Amino acid sequence: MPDLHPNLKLWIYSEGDEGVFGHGKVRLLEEIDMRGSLCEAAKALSMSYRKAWGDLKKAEACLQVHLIETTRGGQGGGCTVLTDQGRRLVEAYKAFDRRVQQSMNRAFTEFLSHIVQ
Amino acid sequence: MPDLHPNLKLWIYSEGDEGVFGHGKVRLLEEIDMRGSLCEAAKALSMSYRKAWGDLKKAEACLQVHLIETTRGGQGGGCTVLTDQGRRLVEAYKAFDRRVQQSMNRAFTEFLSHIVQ
DNA sequence: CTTCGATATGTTTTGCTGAGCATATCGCAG
DNA sequence: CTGCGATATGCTCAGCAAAACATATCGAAG
Repeated sequence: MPDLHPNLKLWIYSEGDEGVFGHGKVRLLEEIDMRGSLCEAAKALSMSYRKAWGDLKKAEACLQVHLIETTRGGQGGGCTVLTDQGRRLVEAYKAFDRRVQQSMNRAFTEFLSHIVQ
Repeated sequence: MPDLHPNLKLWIYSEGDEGVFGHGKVRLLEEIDMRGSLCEAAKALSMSYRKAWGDLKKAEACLQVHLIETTRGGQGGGCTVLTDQGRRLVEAYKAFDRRVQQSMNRAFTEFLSHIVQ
């Protein structure tokens, strides 16, 4: 038996599955917070600006929360920053994810002990 | 803020991500155990026989374990049954999944308490 | 030795998601 | 008032995974 690894994908949704909030959105929001630019954030995650922007739109519509605040034109062409709400959501999600991740690891060693012949 | 729900997808893999073992395979194996037929199991889960068979093949290759034992021809055309190893894996996985699911629910109420205003 | 129902597998079609392309808009700096 | 860089958004294209289709094979039973 080869060495096995557990894995999980976590997300949060509301009604009809549209505009899910999960690891991808959190990574994106973190990058935005770090760089102050959606364009730069998308580049950093090597995803298209088009998709990054669309994802955020859907997430905001789904959660009915303003995650980001954008400015067009001006010095540097514009910028995007996180709202307080957005920042709080990111932190809360990361803690949530960390907890579930840990419990998965514990449960997995349990799992392994049950399947060895 | 609309009412939110957490969700997770759990799986187990080995080397290079190929032939993952997760909820889908477990459901399939359960149906096989219940019905003694891959054909019937696939039908019950309304998936194509082609895919069901391919999934099991990949899972077995990945885990390097015989999950099923098949017979061709004979009365009824043939049959498929679980091996003991397969049955043990199903049980262990279900317990694993149940634990992680529960911990996710707990962590989620924690999450919600952090994001209210 | 033919029939039947299930296993076994290759091939083709399709449907969805993200990538890529094309523009439009905005507003400060020069 | 023009140029620049970022936001905003529609439209087409490509790639991949599942569905659908098409056969081949097997062996007990009749």
